[in-house]
Amino acid sequence: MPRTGRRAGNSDTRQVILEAARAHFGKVGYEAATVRRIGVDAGVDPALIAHYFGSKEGVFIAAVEFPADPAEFIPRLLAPGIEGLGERLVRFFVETWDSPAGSPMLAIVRSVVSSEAAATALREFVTREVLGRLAAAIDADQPQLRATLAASQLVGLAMLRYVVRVEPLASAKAQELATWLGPNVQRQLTGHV
Amino acid sequence: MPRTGRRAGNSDTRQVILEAARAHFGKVGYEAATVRRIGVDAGVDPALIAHYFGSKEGVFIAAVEFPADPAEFIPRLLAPGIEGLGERLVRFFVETWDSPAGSPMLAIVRSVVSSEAAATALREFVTREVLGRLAAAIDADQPQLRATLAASQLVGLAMLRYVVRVEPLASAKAQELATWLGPNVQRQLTGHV
DNA sequence: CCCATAATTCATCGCATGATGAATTTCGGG
DNA sequence: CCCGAAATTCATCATGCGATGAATTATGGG
Repeated sequence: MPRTGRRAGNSDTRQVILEAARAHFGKVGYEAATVRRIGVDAGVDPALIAHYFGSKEGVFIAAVEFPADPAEFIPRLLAPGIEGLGERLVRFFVETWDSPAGSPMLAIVRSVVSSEAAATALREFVTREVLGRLAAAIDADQPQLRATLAASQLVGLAMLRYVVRVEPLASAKAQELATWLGPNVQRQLTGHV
Repeated sequence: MPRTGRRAGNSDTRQVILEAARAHFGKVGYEAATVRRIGVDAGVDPALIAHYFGSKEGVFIAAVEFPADPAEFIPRLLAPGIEGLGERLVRFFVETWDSPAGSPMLAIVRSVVSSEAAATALREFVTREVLGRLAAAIDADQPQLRATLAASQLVGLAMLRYVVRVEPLASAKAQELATWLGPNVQRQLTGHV
């Protein structure tokens, strides 16, 4: 049995690498992640990663594409009207993180925190694509500040639930969190000062 | 002028190293930080850091001691009574981050996100020393969950204001943030479901 | 004023990393 | 059924890392 050369049968190696990369970047962030470790996890020689994606940065970008399209989900969440928006936002946020899409999001968060460049990129994307759309729908004073404050509640939730994993938050059901936090987010978006 | 050997006069090198270390760990987190870079920032040979602190981990621990004592500040914030607690919490939190104590806290956050071990250590410390004390003072159902949810709002604020630096949050005044977020934190701690 | 000790730098080690290029094997269209 | 292209591994390079130990210089108590 040869140790080198192309393997028998067609393989989904590219996909396997991407999954291992997402998991690894999601565990330790961009800086601390190593191409070699991703290779081991994927059961593949590290050089193959360079072959497919060119570089560590290449595989990172391929692995952590933003897993949800704000141009789609923001209008969808706004559609039923302003009332109940807070609760819908929280539930959608938690359900997305709990889904397979949570893996690239963890990777993004971990990398943003350890890299100024990643932080700038994410800040510009989220400000424009998410917060801008949300603020435009707010019928109250200081919509930009309101949208950002609402976002801060969601970000904090993600940090404690998925990064630090503090109980009882980490084990709470999505609907339970939506019930507790929804009114707060709602108040931030539409309440009086 | 000699390039080697002890410098003339007594020096505060140890302190200079600690400040450079706090700043550097606060910029990039534990994993991505390098002893060499801290040495350059402190105007000192990297070997001197090993001499004083033994290892990279040693200088990290020395640099990022938790900069506020929960056994002191929690009772102090609770003292005036439950009403207004939310606002006092937010203002104290923001003022602490805005003070020199914010530097080690940034270092802690950045490192927690890139290291499972750091996350576990912080989780246990905060759960016991901060959330435990807070939950004990809450006169409502599910105090532990309430304390954690309130904390999530503060953590999210820190992330967006100090790590990602998204406007207009990053430039808002402490009192303004306390006014906006205080009632939410209060509701989390004492409100009805 | 001497000398043990502390402060500081330098040279260097071993290791892990990201990347590259050559070698080997299989696939699939003509 | 053959041969170019794709897939995969291996050997290797340069770099930057944390750490160590020896060398050098100043300090301060006796």
